[in-house]
Amino acid sequence: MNKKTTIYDIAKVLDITAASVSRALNNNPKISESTRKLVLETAAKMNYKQNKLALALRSGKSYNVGVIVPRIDSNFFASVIRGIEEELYAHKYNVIICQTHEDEKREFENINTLLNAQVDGILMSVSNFTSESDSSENDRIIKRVIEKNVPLIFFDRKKNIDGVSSVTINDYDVSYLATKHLIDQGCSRIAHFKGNQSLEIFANRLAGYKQALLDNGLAINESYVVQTRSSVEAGAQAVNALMKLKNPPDAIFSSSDFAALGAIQELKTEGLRIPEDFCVVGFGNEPFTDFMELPMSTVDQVPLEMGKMTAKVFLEHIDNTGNVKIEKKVVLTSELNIRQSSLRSNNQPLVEVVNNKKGVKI
Amino acid sequence: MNKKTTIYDIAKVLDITAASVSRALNNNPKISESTRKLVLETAAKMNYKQNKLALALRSGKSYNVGVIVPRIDSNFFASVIRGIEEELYAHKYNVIICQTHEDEKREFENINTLLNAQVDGILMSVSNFTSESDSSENDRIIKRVIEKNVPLIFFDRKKNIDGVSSVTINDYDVSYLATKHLIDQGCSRIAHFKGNQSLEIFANRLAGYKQALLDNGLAINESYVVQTRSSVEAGAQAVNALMKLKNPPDAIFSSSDFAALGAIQELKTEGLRIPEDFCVVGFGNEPFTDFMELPMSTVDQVPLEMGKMTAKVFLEHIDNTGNVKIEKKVVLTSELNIRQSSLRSNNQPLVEVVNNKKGVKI
DNA sequence: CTGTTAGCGCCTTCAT
DNA sequence: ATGAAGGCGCTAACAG
Repeated sequence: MNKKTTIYDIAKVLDITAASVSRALNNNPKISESTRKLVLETAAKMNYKQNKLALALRSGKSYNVGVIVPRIDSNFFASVIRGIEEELYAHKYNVIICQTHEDEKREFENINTLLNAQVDGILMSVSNFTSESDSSENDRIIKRVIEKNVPLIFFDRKKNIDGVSSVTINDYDVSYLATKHLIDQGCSRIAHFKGNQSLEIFANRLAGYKQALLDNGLAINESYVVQTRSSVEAGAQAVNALMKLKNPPDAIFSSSDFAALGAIQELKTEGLRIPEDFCVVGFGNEPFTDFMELPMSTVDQVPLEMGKMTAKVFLEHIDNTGNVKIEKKVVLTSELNIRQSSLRSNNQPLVEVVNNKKGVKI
Repeated sequence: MNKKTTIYDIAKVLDITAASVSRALNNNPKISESTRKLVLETAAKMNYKQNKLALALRSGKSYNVGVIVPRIDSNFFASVIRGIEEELYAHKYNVIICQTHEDEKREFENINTLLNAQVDGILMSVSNFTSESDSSENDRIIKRVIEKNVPLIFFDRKKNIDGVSSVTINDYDVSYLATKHLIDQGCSRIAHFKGNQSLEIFANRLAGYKQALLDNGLAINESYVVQTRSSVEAGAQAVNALMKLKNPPDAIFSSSDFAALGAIQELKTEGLRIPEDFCVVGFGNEPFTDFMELPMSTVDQVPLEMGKMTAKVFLEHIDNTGNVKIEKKVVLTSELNIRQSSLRSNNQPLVEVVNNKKGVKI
């Protein structure tokens, strides 16, 4: 009753051998119809369930895929995971989720845990450490993953490592577009909340921002570029410092919705009017951005698509039985959703206003 | 290089037996200091990682815990999972996540998958099917889980099954309070979006709502009670039907933030002013509720606490080596956050206004 | 068609 | 303190 039934239990009851039971259960042609039926029936009767652990040990395939994200309770990552899970579900893979809390040590531990758990692949979004220096240890373990031939796919926050596939969005282009949009609104002192520059996506966002300034005759003011974590508090703090400059900015292009929200909240307490006095564009299209008192312009990172694509790339790696190394760099097209936080009524936007309902995940 | 190193590989190198390697690795006292050191060193050198699969097969403990939720991309469930993961992390458990999409069949399949994966426990929130009839099959498999002695803990959306522990909030009390609050605002025709009544939490919310009406001299109008799914569309549809009644309601207490949002959006397009003409209280404290153009009153279900508590209860079950059956029913205290969608300025609220910043998970 | 054997990687008696 | 052996549950190769 308590103990789980194995194929041996079934074999004993039917007075056959476990191998035959296994064959019957796995639609192996080398078995008679009669015994197959018998086995199937008694298996059902005895409530038999295949032990995937034993199967995994034998085959070397656990049918578990590890997903490492900084946090799960952000709409972006939750949606990516949802996409991953949905795509993998059809292929009988389970998803094991690990959070790093943007902590380097946790990231390291998570990778180890997943390797120990014999996952068939690791899909990860790298953590945004504040310090950019001592990530050498994590780089080392990532290389180990590759050496072990465990498929590793980065999504969104990728590292640029040879032989590793990734799925990202067109960060540079959309950042260029967002900055251009702010310029079109009449902003000329545009600040940028940047992320960890060792992560390509944040470097690309910064680059797109800078190029847009240059292309439109605006000088790059390095004191307008502040590194912030993806949190409300960090955003509030950062904008606070910016507004104390002799020549404070009149707009922010933030690489995080959370930081942008913090900035907006802080600016309001300082009595600034948005978008009249100050424009803000965020990044991520978190649901709250569309329902805020003042809906926030932001970049939709198409997380569901990203998740599904990441899963697909993983499956390609798995199916790649040949000796050909595949390295796929997928770049998805994101969408700039312009809302009130950066839309001045007296200025006709040059960029088309996107009425984003479809992008909102609720 | 490619192949994973096992204890046999280490044994071969050191010209000892695998048993000794195992002993050394597991701090077994029956081994000399010298060989232990030697093993540890070469293990590190050879980049040995314990195969948890083999361990799990042997010990019968996978150190994986299955979590079944309707969806992951809702702040509530994501936060609960975060709580679960954080608590379990310290105890070396991994979390396998499954989504049901509120689909009965998926729920059934998920349970099976998790059992096959030999999880050490299942933490689940039952799906809110529209039909309440044919859930017999799922009830059957749930009983199977119990028979197999796999700890099963319900959180939030529980079923009332003997011997199964659960973690919920005080749904009845907070629903009573929310309805009372609407009455205090001058609403007298209060509608209710109810969920699947076979789930206790939704039954409790309905019961609390009804009792509050009765206690305040208001009749229960069954046409004001509508069953809705937890989606924006369902809420819009439901309120639409309600407003076509001869005597339409002047308030809604919704058991879902999403449905409440849909209702508000729909009411606005119909030209109704909120809260002047119509008051709304939701349930869930999704982040968007606080940042909406019109912040929505809602119930905070303390998801992080709920997740941690669920994990703790699971651990208690695991640690319960004795033969005593434990059945724990934890009821957490939730918070009613009153915001503008139900606060009429000309009415002094009898319920204290909660300025909810802390409850917001972003 | 069915039975026998072996092994996935690990740990744990039982000997020595 | 160490070695030998067996088994967790399953399947694939080899016999018959």
